[in-house]
Amino acid sequence: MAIKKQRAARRTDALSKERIVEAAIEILDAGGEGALTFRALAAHLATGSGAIYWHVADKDDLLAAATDGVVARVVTDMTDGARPREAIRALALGLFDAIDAHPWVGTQLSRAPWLAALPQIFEGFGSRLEELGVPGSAQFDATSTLVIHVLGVAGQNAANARLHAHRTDRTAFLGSIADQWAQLDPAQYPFVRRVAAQLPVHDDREQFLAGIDLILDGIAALRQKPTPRP
Amino acid sequence: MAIKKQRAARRTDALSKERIVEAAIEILDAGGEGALTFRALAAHLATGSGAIYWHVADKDDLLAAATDGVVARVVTDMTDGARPREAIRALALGLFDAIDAHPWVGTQLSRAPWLAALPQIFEGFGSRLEELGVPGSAQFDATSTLVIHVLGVAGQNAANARLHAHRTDRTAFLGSIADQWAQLDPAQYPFVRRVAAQLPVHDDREQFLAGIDLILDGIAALRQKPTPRP
DNA sequence: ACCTGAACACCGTTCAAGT
DNA sequence: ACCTGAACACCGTTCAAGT
Repeated sequence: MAIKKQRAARRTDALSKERIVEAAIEILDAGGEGALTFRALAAHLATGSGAIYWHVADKDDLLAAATDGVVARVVTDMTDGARPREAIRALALGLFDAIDAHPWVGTQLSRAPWLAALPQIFEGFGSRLEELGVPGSAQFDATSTLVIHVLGVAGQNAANARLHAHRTDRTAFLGSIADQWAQLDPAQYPFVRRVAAQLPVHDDREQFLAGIDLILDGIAALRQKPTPRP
Repeated sequence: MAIKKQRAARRTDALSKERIVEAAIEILDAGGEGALTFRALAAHLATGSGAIYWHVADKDDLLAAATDGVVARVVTDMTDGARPREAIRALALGLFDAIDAHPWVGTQLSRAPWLAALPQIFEGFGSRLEELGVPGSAQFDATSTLVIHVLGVAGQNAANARLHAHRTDRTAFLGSIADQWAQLDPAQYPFVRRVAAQLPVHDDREQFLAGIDLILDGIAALRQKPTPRP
């Protein structure tokens, strides 16, 4: 008997960039960065891989749109009205938590600098520094230091998530690195050896926040001496 | 006439991980991250792509080794004996300059956290904080904040370098982003609009150092209040 | 032990052909 | 205008076969 090759039935709901990005986020959350391929995305959307290119320029465009979506949600959800220092800490923690929940966002933020998401983050930090009384000449550098801290931690966390994908539990994994650090040459690495024990037990989120506080303290010190060090 | 397929002559000098990494660095410096393929590397070394796998586990292993090589050179070259704050600034700048010269190192550092290079960087910053009189309980967080700043800027610079690969000159490129920022909604983005003008003219290296100074100032403030904020 | 290079399994992206 | 899916040009990685 003859087997007729059936063409796949055309979907009734039209494709759109919005639906494509939504599906991409689902795939990224479920399977990590490696799971997002145009073939997987096309299958998920019951279409051909070429159809996606009608709505999206390329993979970078797709990842940028997905990242912007997640970041926009965090920034928009920020409750206004808190005192500036608290608002800055809350925004930083909101971004940290979003990146923790979607590690692929961390990868994107740390490797795509001029993302549409960036002005939102910049504004969130910068406008609060203004309220804190940071002199105008120092605002750009101070804001960028806060942003860099968020993006830097984002990249490291995403990389850690990639390593953890293979089921190793976090404490055991950090423990094995701590062991390596503890075995380094005492003459060359006294500090690293001393700090190794803290590695498996430290809290990433608290350490991230400690960094934000350190930077904010440095910014506070700035108000006393308007002239930068030579 | 019959054309005999000549097998490529076997090289006289043996392959080694060292020679492979050296060649990889040459290719990365010359052509950027996209230029390093096992085929290109095999051609450069006049061998088969499979031969490389005898000495190197996979591409990640290769990139890690290349990155460690560059970082080790910076850390080793650091002149000792300067006052701790100056030593920290010098190490930070040394790393910045190395990443600036080899943007692919920035990509690696920002996406591969537990690189062999990391203990060297940690030790460089951490041991100096000890000399600065930072209390032991705060040393881990303070060191990691400095390291994150270096890695964060590394990632952003590498990403910028990827965008610049296509010949656009830096000021023009940043100018076009500044234009976009300047056109954002004044009600939602007052700070970003104000800061846009500084974007094309600012110096990345100085801004990086301003961030290091901010963190160091925050660390200095730490000595006065040993108990962390609740 | 080390090297060769074809083969495999996968990508992102393009494009003629369909509706 | 939008979609289909095969085809193209690449990858990293493996492996039988050579020396």
